[in-house]
Amino acid sequence: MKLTEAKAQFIASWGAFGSHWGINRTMAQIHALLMISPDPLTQDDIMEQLNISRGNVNMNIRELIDWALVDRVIVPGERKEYFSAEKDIWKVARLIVKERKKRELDPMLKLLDQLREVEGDKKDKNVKQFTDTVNGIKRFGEQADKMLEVLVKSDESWFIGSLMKFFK
Amino acid sequence: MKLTEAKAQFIASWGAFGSHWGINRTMAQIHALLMISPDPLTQDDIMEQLNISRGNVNMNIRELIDWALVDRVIVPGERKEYFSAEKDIWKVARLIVKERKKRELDPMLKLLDQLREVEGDKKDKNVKQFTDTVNGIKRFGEQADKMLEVLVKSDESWFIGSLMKFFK
DNA sequence: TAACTTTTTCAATCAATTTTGAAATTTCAG
DNA sequence: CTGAAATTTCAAAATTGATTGAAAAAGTTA
Repeated sequence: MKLTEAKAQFIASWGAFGSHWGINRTMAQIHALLMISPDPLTQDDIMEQLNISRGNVNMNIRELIDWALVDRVIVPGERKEYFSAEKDIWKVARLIVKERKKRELDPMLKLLDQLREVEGDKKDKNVKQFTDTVNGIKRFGEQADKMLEVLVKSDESWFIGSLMKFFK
Repeated sequence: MKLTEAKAQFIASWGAFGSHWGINRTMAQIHALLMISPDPLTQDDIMEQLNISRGNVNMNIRELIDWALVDRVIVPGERKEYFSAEKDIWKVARLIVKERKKRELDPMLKLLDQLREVEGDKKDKNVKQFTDTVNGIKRFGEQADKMLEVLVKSDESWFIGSLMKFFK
């Protein structure tokens, strides 16, 4: 397979993959393009290579910078801004987990806490099933939260090393 | 908080939460409703409680059954079909991981395998960055795959127990 | 400061996904 | 069988989310 074709495939799949994981298609494609580019790119490079508009590139680049997946790079003597992606996939995973935990898991756990205090007769099976379900999810969520926290804070070698042993 | 209000909030949030996790909003809401219902419900019950059309309920219920998150229940002496959700949240998590691993991770790993064999000069920095990136993601994906496999196969007590110890 | 380049914004448009609802099909009791 | 009840299908409509592009703002140089 030729590099050009391989690149196109990689970018397309990373985009599709990302869109299942809470990252929008274009944002993931830009990230993919930057991950396989040895040098930083400008907005115009990205527009051209992905065939998307300037506004689109700009918004999604900003979002990627928010997630800390992409950095602005200053190239001395150049007027334009350049961008480069975090290429260490473990770091990428940690950044994504960190961001999604903050945006989704934490608010959900907070809500579940409130919902546990529903008023009503404990003997009513509707109340019972509701609180049982909410409590179950809360406990599960707390476990997940703890694990993810460790993952986010870990460095690869330690994490992989320990886990490899753990899972035999 | 009243039960009615709490239910509405739970269903709405579970729907929003699910939509970030590859499960469509309505599908997640139906699942939420069934999780907090002590008894199985009919399509009409679901239509009424969530204010959605018959066709919508039907399609999403079928999808939930595909995922094994919901079962058809036969109520003796009743013509209508009843549905009930898996309520053990650990089992729910395992079913979701299993399905998404099959649908997303496995195909991605297969693609990455192909992309590793891109032809071209290893000295070309474009080729080098491409293969380095693809290889990195492949190795990471393989690790993730192994872990998830263990998770999918595990039973809760063992998994939680071991992990609790592991993460102190 | 003025002239020019680059970045950002956002209303309008476009695309993709979801939802509806009525018709077709299936199921089943009598 | 028959006919009413229940389920399924799917084209069209509605909704939601993504993208464009031109205008405004910000930044740079001389």
